[in-house]
Amino acid sequence: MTDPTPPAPTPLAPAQLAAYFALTEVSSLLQHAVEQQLKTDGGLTTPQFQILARLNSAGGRLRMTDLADGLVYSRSGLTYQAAQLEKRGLVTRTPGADDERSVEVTLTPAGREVLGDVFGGHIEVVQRLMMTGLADDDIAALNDVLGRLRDHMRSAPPRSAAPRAARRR
Amino acid sequence: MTDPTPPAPTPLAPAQLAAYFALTEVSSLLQHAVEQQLKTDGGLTTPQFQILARLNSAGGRLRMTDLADGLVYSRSGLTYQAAQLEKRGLVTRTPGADDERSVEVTLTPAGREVLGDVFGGHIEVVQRLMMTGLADDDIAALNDVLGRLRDHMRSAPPRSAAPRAARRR
DNA sequence: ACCACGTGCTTCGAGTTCGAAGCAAGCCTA
DNA sequence: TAGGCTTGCTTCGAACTCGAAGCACGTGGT
Repeated sequence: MTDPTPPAPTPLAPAQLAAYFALTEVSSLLQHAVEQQLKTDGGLTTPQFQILARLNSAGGRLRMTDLADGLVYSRSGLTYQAAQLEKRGLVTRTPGADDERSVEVTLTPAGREVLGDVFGGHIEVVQRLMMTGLADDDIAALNDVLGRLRDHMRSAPPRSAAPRAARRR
Repeated sequence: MTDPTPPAPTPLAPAQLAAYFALTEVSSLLQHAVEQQLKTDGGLTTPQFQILARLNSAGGRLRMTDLADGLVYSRSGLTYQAAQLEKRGLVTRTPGADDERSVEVTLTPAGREVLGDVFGGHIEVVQRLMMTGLADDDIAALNDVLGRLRDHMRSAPPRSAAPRAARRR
């Protein structure tokens, strides 16, 4: 079972490593700060905020399945968080009208209000933590590079891209 | 005690928002890919890998406190993960030589080995997902902007600018 | 109409996370 | 040397996460 091709050298220049680490640290600091803000301003966790925000931009009502799309969450986690939000009265869960199996999650007025309370602080945190450290040029540079990088990553094959699975015959 | 200054409008220009979202998405894609790789190549979680990597680059031994610096992790979480790593024999924990309160975490040969197994794949993932999408200029730009941003964030006051509690002397 | 399969969501158990409280060793001041 | 404060780490309880298994409704083939 010795693999004939050694595990690929891939040097990664120091500058590349530094860029990678800087990216990692910056985003984790930012994420942490945002999490903090959500909690103190609205008693929300990140997933809860995401659920509310997604509901809001979808007009206030979505089925669980549709809610799950675009959220980076497991199904069971979504169920759990939806239950939490329902307990707090920020959403309601009702059986789907057309399909008895499905559950429709609806944003309540209270939910909208909390979301409103939180949004301002959210922006403020990003502003203070990120934007005050950057000039307009920097923002432009980030948009340019990260924008391209995002597109690149989205289209990248997921690791062992099974390049030979369908070649037989 | 009503605060006389309203919560500052701070609009966040579209370009700023775009930069924020791009940063968020890029790092979350990268993080996800790396997490996957760590798990399949070495059975490590991200925090565990961070601990091992940090130990390694510090010569193989660090006190818990020093280990905590630079890790975006709670103290108790660090204790927990250190215990996990010790169970697997990848590190040892011994009372500090000079200070009885402290605990020195030491990378074992087995730990180094696992780290070695994982590092190649780790670099490979970063290389493939991130670096192939960027020119040298881009790397330089990222280093410049993100480097400054990191420094800025590190020194930013934690929201309700509480002026340092512990002042020597 | 039947019945096997698919779909939508929830429940369950195990593992991980955090903050607060706890404990023990060092440090300061008198 | 005593007293109280600080520091370094762990323990504890509660909350959150995931994947697997479970339940109930829907759908399609016969």
